[in-house]
Amino acid sequence: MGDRRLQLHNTLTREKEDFAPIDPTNVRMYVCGPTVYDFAHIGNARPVIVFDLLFRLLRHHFGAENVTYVRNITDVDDKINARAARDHPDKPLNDAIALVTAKTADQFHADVGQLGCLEPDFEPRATDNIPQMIEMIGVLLEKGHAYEAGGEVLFDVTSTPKYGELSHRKLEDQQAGARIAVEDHKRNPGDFVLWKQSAEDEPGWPSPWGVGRPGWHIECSAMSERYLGKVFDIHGGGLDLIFPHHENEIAQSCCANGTERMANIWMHNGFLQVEGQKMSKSLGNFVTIHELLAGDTFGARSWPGEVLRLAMLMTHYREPIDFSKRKLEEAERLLEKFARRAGDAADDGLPDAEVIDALSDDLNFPGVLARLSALDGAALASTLRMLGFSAYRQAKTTDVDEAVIAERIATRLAFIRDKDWASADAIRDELASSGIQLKDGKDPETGDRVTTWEVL
RNA sequence: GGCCUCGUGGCGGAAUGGUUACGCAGAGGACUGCAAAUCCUUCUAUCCCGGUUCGAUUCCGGGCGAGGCCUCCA
Repeated sequence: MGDRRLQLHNTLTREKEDFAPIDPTNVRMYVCGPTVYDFAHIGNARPVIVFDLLFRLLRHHFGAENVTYVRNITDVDDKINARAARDHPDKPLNDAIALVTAKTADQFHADVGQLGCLEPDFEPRATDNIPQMIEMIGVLLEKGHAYEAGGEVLFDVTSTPKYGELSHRKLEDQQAGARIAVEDHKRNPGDFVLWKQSAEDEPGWPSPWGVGRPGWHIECSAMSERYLGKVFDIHGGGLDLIFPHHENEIAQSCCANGTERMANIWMHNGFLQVEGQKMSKSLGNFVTIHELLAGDTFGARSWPGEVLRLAMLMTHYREPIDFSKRKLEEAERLLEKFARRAGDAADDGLPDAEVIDALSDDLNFPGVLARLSALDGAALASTLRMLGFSAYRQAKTTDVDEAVIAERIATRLAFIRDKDWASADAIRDELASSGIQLKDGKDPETGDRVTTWEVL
């Protein structure tokens, strides 16, 4: 009870493993963050929320000051370049790119803040880590894991037997698939770009291999090493990143550093569907976090961030999730119930031990939900806060004039004393139409009617 | 074609070699002037076919079905 050891599912071994940090005074986690070329969609929100929950759990187990969480921002990417050229054709490319990435990153921060996510300790950007990438590429060339060809520096996937370890994929199998573009300058079809030269109209940085830009995979290898070291505890991201992105990160980092592992535990969240269908621009069901929070395109209304957070967590993180209006409504009802049960109880900083136990079992949030139903008062308030749901009640009770409501309630009680039911109900309806729900109770001592209210 | 997940009630989803959680929805009741909220009670499920076993939803094999990756998509 309360001392359950932390177990996490490791994609490397496909098993749930006991989690033992390399250094309990510095537990280190890296999660692949967004590529900032457009509004983040709800699929992007899932890993952010899932790993925020894990971050909170790690802080609980090891102490907030003993956990380091890094989530990068990818701001070097051809999609960004394309978007910059499209949106700001009159500006120099570098300025246009800066505008696109600044705007998108700001939006991302605003979005995930509303989802109840803590800020990572570090949020490195690719553009601030180019020298580290160049250095790592240099080492890979030196050690014979990379080669120059066709204006690019490429990683040789046959240079390490580790390649395929994470995705459980054999090089031969992939060639059988024959869906990888075969390019003449590659030694092997699976070789991937570490550095590519830039044309005049593309962003670039000087390097020993000409003015160019880094490949995507090397960005995470370089940034994770800079902030977390050559070997760290947990590396997370979406299921789709297992191959090739994470496989390639492992190849780069382990080959450059001469290490057996890059991270001890690799965790991946499942994908998300919208109303039973794959989310895609062509189906027209592509939903951004911003639209859900502030727009009315999904379910004809906007949704509080914590409703989105709970809806996302109701399904275990490794399972596919069907994001639907119905799920959001259920999450909202649950949050309202929790808010009522927690009442005005203060957070005593002591989350429920059984909830911690459930979370410690590979983030078993469904188990958490079952337990939450049995809690109330301070225990519930503290637990909700630990889970990232503290702001729900406050958010709902702003923008109402309590004095006016108190006056209306008093007037209604007077009508009730006179058994003027029609006038009393008129006041109740009037308040209801402005979003205030009255609830009649009874004073246990005197038996008098006591009316309370809440914001719908 | 290769690799990887997964099939539990109306829905979301646990757990287990032997009475199958919990929540939502539904039904009934208490409370109420009527509501709302709350509380109590309650119905419904382990994809199919074999095998192992005293006993399988759980273990094994096969089938069917769903999803993902193999393209710089979370």
